[in-house]
Amino acid sequence: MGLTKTEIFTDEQNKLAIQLKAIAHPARIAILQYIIAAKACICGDLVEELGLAQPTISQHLKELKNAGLIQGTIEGVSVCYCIEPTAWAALQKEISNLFASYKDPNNCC
Amino acid sequence: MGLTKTEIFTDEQNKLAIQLKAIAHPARIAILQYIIAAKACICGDLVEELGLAQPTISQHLKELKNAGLIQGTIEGVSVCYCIEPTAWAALQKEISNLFASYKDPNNCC
DNA sequence: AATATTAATCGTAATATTGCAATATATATG
DNA sequence: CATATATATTGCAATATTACGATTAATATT
Repeated sequence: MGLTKTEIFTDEQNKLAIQLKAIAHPARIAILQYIIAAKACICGDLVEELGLAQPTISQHLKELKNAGLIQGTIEGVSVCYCIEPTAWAALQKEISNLFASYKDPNNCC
Repeated sequence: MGLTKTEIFTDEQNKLAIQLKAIAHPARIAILQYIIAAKACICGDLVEELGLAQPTISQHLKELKNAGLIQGTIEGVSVCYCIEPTAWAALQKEISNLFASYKDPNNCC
C-alpha cells in the first residue's frame, strides 16, 4: 500500500487532487506568490528569496511544471518562470465549482 | 529531512498548505462532494459509496476534521458529518485571493 | 579553450502518507 | 446483560515526499 487507489475515482477527482497537491506546500505557495507578484517573469531569484537550497527549489519548480501550473523558458544561462494562464484559470474554475457547490449551512450538525 | 521547513514560511502560507493538502486527495474530494451533494448531513454511507475500507474512510474523515473543514456530531450509534461553514468560507476566500492575485498574462514566456 | 554562472539531476536519509486487517469503543436493541 | 451496529484506533507494509550535498549540463564570458 501507500499507493492511492486512483482507479476508484473519476478523472476529474484525480486531476483536481493532483493539481491541489502541487499547490499544497508552503514553499510552492511562496513560489507561486512570488512569480505572481513580480510583474515580469522570474529568472530564478527564488533561491535567494526563499530559504531553501537550490536543488530543493528546482524540484519544487519541477512539480509545479509537471502539474502544468507554471512554464519555464530558457533565457541564456537562466530560466524564466511564469504562470501557465490556461491551466491556472481552469484550476481556479474547478476549485470554484467545488466550493460553490456548497450553498448554505444545513444546520443539522 | 523528509520534513517540511515550516519555520521559513508565513503562518498564512503554512495554514493554506495544510488545508489544501487536506483536500488534495481524490478520496477526500469525493467525500466532500458527497457530503455537499446530500442535502442533509451524512451518516456514514461513505463506506458503501466509495470503494475503500471502513478504517480508510475513517482516517480520511479524521484528516478533514483536523483541517477544520468538516464537523461530525454523534447521532446514536452513527456519526453525522457536514461541512464546517466558517472554515469552508475562509478557505474559499484564501484560495480565491491566491488565484485572483494573478491578473493577465505577462506574455513574456 | 578555460572559467564562471545558472539550473537540473542523482543519490540518499528522514519523515509522511495510504490503505487495510485486527481490534477496540460506544451506543442501541432484544 | 448479551448481541448487533457503527465508528475509531492501532499496527504495519508499501510507497511518496521533502530536503540537500554532490555532480552534471548548458550557456556565457574572458
